[in-house]
Amino acid sequence: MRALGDALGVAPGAIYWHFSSKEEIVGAVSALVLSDIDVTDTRDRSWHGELNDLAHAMRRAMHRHPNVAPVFGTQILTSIYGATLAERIMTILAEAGFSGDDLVHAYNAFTGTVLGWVTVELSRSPTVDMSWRDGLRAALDGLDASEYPALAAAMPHARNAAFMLRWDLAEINPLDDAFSFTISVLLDGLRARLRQR
Amino acid sequence: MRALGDALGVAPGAIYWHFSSKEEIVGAVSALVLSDIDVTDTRDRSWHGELNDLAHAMRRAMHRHPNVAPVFGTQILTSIYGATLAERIMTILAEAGFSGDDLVHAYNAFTGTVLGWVTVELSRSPTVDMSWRDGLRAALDGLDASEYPALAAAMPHARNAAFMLRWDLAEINPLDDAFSFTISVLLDGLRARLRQR
DNA sequence: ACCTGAACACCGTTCAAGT
DNA sequence: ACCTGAACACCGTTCAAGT
Repeated sequence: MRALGDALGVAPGAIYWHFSSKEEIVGAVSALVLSDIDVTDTRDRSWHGELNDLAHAMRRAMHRHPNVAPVFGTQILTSIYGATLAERIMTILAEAGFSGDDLVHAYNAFTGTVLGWVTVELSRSPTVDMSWRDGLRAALDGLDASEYPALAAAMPHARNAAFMLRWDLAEINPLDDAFSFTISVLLDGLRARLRQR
Repeated sequence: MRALGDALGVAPGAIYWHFSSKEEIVGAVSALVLSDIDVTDTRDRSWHGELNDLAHAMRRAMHRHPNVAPVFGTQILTSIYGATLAERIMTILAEAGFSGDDLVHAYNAFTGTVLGWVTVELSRSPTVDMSWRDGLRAALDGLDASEYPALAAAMPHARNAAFMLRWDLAEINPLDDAFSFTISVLLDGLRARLRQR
């Protein structure tokens, strides 16, 4: 609040004439971030192709504003932009063939996975907090290969696919591949669910 | 810190003789929560059956301690308990047939989805924050069916499957079904990925 | 209508001083 | 070795008073 006041050349208390709480401001910022997601209708694409694009667009928006990312999910239906996004996702899933409870389940699976996965990803961002690195590196170095054989065997492959393991090797957007894999697996699962109906 | 000091019958500053920061305490608590997850080896089960049990066990642990849930992912490899869990997941996936980069990808997809989904779920828990409810209800009530037809059509089915929609109708553990669906879809996706190798 | 100035209650953290 | 007491810098927020 004080920093925001400074940036506006105004006393901290002055902000409370325009907004009633910090939470309200974060909500407003969140709506702005939501509005930054491209939800354009491209009906020539497959439904999983569209959802894939949407997932990546959501992730990009969250990466652009890592600080509001944690409240992203809470705010998704409280603004026109969020409702537009939700409507688009729901439409795509309905046209794909989902209906009834499964439609809502699919919606929740998609949004929950995208928002949640990226939230976890950003919560360990080096720009947010550097201190976990040393702790993790120490933990990995002290890891006994005879006691944790599967982890030890997986380590060499954790270079470009780092998440819970070895982020130290990838600096900028290190988790692009990991996210792409996750979304693609999720969409495969949804497709399988659609076939068995 | 002051509340913790009170609970221990001690001055706030006294805590800093035992821990160097609040963050360290949260990390220690996180390790305790991790230790509460059952990682027992049951080789008679299928790999997806085991991962499904593990996912639900992780979720239960997070629900038991909603306040440390957000740092859960960051702490997973910094304690023996976390490393044991990671080792177990990695072993199951390796035995299922994953190897190389895909093994790490699958690990990241699983842990990221479970931790992330539940983090989002808990971030909107009524016990944590009541205020979003009114805002959401107002947003839903003001939602024009002609402008958001897909959302409006899905609403009736959002009773027992509430997530981004209408939590107001389900109070205790309202998202059990939604989580089960998500994990089942994720595991279906991993199975499909395994077949096409 | 919009802002200032000053305060309030509350944080995590430090540190000399005690025992 | 372990704790107290008191302080420090910093939060979000309130509100009479100004213009």
